[in-house]
Amino acid sequence: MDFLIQLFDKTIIGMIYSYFYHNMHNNMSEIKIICLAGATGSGKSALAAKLGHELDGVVINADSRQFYADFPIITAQPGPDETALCPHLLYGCLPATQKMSAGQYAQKASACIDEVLRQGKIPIVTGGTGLYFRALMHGIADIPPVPREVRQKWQEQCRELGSHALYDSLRNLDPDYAAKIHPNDRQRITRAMEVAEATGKNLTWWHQSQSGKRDLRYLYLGLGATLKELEPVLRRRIDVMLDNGALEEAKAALRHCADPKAPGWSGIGCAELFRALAGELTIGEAKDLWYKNTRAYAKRQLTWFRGEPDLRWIEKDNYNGILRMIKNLTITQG
RNA sequence: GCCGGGGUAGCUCAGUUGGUAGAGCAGUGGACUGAAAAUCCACGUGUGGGCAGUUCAAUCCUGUCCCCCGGCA
Repeated sequence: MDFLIQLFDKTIIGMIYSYFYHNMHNNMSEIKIICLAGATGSGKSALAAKLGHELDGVVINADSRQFYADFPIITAQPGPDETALCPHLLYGCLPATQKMSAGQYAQKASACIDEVLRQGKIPIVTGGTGLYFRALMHGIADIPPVPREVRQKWQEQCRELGSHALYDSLRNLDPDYAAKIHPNDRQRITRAMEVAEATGKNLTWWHQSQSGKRDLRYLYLGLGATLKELEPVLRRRIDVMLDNGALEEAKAALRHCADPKAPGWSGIGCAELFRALAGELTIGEAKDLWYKNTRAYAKRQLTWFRGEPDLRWIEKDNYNGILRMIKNLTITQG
């Protein structure tokens, strides 16, 4: 009996030891890139720029909206204060008519990371788009682009027949994926249908054959902030953005692209100001809606990041602690 | 003061030939594999303005009082 207990103990100790051993070797030492996530308004941009300055790093965008060139103010892209501190990549480089995607992002960001590492600097990937972080760090299925006609066809089908009808078809084509999503989820249902038609393989097949996973040694940090803390910040930020010319920015963007359905216009703040400019809402109503949507978005982000197993929460007030942790874990020679 | 409309969930409102009520939005939690600032899911006890009356039973009918909106004075 004693023998068995001893054996059991040894096994447990062995498991614990190997867990830490692997963690130390795979995640903790030789960290080469820093990922800084957090809800909108939590102060990522300022912190990232400061860290970039301190550590000789380069900030790389991980925010789907901050790609859009027409909306630097409304999407809270890093301003002169930040860009003066260190180089910033992948900000403000997309026209409102063009779409970004998680796969495209992973490729672009990956290329940027390689370049930054080649320069012997530290990539600091910063943003609020959880899916982009995941695509970058864990890879994403290597699905070829779906032709526009195919995509449009399924969107129309969904509109005409309803999502439930398409869901029934999907259950035949891809029962496993259908089981994971809801019959009301038009976006995921149409996506599954278009991929199946365009590639001849269903999404489950693609997800299982996932490639593009890189062996990135990353430190995944989440800037902690509760919704309660964020609320006043987000409320105030809207006024600050308007003072800084958000409305003029939207007007100017309208000259480049007047289609409210264009990818660039779907951002929070952009959509509300578009409706205000169209006379559909007063500025006051637009502001209220803008705030509501921003708050709801921050809440969704918190839900996402809370569920990320390898994310470590950090406190914004503890700058020196953050710096010390990063320096301990980072080998800078690239 | 008179006439009319109204007071129902945090907000906007629906409904009940009288059998104690439900949508949207908001809120909370959650999901998330190429639109992700997107898309979607789950969660609904509220002195039905107060009081009194009719009734087996009132949020609904009657009376009365209070409050809001519009019109007339």
